[in-house]
Amino acid sequence: MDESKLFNGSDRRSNSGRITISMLADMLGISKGTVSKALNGYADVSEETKIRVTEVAAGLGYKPLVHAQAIRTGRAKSIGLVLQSDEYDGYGFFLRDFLSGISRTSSERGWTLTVASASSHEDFEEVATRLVEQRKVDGFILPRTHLHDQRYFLLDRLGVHSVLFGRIWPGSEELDANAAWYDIDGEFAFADAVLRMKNHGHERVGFVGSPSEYTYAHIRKSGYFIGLSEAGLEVDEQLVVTEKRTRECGQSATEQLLNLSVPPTAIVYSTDELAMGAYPVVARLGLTLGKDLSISAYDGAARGSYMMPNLTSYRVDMGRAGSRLSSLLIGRVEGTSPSALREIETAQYVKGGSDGPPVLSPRQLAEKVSEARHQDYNHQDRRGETR
Amino acid sequence: MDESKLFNGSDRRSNSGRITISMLADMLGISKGTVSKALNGYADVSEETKIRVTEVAAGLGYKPLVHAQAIRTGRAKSIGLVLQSDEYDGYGFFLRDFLSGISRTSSERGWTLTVASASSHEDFEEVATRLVEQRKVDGFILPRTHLHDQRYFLLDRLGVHSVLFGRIWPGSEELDANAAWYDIDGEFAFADAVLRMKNHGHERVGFVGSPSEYTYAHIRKSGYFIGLSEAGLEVDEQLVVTEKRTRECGQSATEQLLNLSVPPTAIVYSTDELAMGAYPVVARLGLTLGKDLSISAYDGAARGSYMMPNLTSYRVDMGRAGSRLSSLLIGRVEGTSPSALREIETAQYVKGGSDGPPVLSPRQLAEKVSEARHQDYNHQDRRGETR
DNA sequence: TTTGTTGACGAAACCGGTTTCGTAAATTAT
DNA sequence: ATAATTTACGAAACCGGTTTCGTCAACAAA
Repeated sequence: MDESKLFNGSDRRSNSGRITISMLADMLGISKGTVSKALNGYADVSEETKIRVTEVAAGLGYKPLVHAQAIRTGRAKSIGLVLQSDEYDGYGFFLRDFLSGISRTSSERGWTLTVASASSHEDFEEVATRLVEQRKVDGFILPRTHLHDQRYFLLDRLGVHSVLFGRIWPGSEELDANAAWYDIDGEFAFADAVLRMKNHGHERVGFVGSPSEYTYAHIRKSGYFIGLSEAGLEVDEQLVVTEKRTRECGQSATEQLLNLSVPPTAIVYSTDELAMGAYPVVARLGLTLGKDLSISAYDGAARGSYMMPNLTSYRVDMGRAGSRLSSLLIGRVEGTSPSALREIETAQYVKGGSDGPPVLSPRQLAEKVSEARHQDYNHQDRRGETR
Repeated sequence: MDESKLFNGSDRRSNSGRITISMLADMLGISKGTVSKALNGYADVSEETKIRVTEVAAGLGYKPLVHAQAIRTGRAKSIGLVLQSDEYDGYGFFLRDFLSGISRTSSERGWTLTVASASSHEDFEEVATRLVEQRKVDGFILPRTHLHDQRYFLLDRLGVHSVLFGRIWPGSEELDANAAWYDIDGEFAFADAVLRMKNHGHERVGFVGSPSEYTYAHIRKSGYFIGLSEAGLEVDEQLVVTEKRTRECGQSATEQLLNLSVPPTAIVYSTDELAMGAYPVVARLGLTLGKDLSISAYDGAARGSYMMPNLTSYRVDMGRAGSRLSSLLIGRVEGTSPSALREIETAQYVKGGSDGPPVLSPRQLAEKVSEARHQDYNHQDRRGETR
């Protein structure tokens, strides 16, 4: 009514310019309780007032103070992420993308990303407990799902939600029923990888896998077997090496496979990191990737982009993953049923030069390898690079 | 007095077990105002009560709710870190260490780390403003100081503190007087690097530098010149290439230097990333690192550990850096004068195999290079590896 | 003894919101 | 027309803390 009220609404002391709900109420000439209700969509506010309040609030750029709300609602509107420094750093260069993805979408919804760090599982428990008890966080994103992920249960006991990066492995009814997760379809990707090798003409395709504590290791391995069967190739346990983690592991696994009496002419690696171990081995043996030996991997090419030749891989968009995970978690906190909070996306195939039709049969490859092994030095011809 | 009070102190509704200051006050039989004052060290509380309150609080595990305090004090006890996704990712694998360092020390002091992300400088402004206006953050850690860092001034206008990772470059009086920072002594490291090359016997030492927008680029370059003068080597502008950022840049810079009529027999790179560009160049030219050409760099060896030979570098402890930066920022927020909040530490020299006494004179090197260039292919001998 | 001072605490306001509850007016049912 | 519901809002309590202010007792000074 009284227009003048709009411009001297409050006689409070300087609040560093911020406009509070009381000021807003004064200006609108209604009580702050009603303003709050209007803004939060309560039923006992008329449509008309709701609109008026919303408009004026927007016009003045009013934003409620989250921690002031939190004290009553118990919601800090914050996503927790605990980096575990005892685990092998599987993210590497992608961590920034992942974090960006999380903070982007969460900030769009008015949420924040709180990052903590733990040095062991016990430490995780301590850190998470502290964050929850201090109400600093409403839920956690749990990167890299384990086979029986203790973190989920711990957080559940603490009464806080979580969402897993990496689907759960069927078996635990509780997780089956209650866990929310996001995953990239590793199974499909690995089946696809094997099929592509088969289409190149490879008959023996090896697999180097990750430690079985992670669900993704099982999923990728399972995809490998599916691929074999779809390709009509027979399973040979000799061709499967698992429990590998680092580049160095990838190196020894590659050597192991190439030393077989009938080696694979193609190898599919569970991670780019593992596949990077193949490069020095191949170089030392005087083999050419994409010809004598074909390899492909999984994670995203960026990290291997400087390798010669480029590694064929299935790119995972970590930004997207972070973004979706936050969405799911926020949904979970806001009450959506967990069964509706499960997403799978496919990884993007990125062709590099590390695979192609085989130029040698397995036996010929074996011969070439043992020949190189019996020399004290390698003689290596490089063709003119196609700069 | 009344012991029984200690065990039924409150008739409040279940607060999910958390003990509040009112409960504490009830149990102690004093007012909650006094409890608060006791805990916060006010003068008008007797020493005796202070002790009693502190003990009981500790015994019951009482921790104030930070956001409940924040609403009155305006302190969220949170450190802000904005990841800029438009900038080249100079952290890579070290980001996790950096974040861990920050979150570790800040959590020891009851603080939290809030991570956000921006895609441009304008976006940084928006993101930071939002965080400040919503009082989600009391200050920022600003990674990689620019020459005239706009971020500092922006945050200053917003009335929020910041601490720079990377010392400021003398010139702006305001920054000189008011900025707090942490830095690693790149000047010393680069002078040292040049001296080591000289001690190997090198007479021509090149330098490949980072984009001059960053202060560290100037500092490292300056260290290079100091090293030259301490080593008694003359400055040759031809040996200095700057404004380089990525591995590919390092590659072209290396080629440029090796193509000089009198090339350097040693090159010092501003970053490991740049130095990695030397490997393919050297391989293509049939040169051996540590013999035909010596190189060293700066950042930390982990990232280059799989290179052959290992890269000699100056390791920066990013965990330590994050830790110190949080300490400085918290100090700043709590009122310490900025001039007392400046720290420099030295980087740790890590010897790899990429440098050593020269086997060729500059002229001989030039000859070898041009020879290799005029062949359409390279013939490369590898000695038996010392596995 | 009277009058300041000081020390130590409680009451109550406050921070910026949310939520319960009561109630007058408007609407609907009887 | 009256009674019973709704509708729409205000008052006030509340969340968990901090901080101001008033006051009473003990002590020192006059």
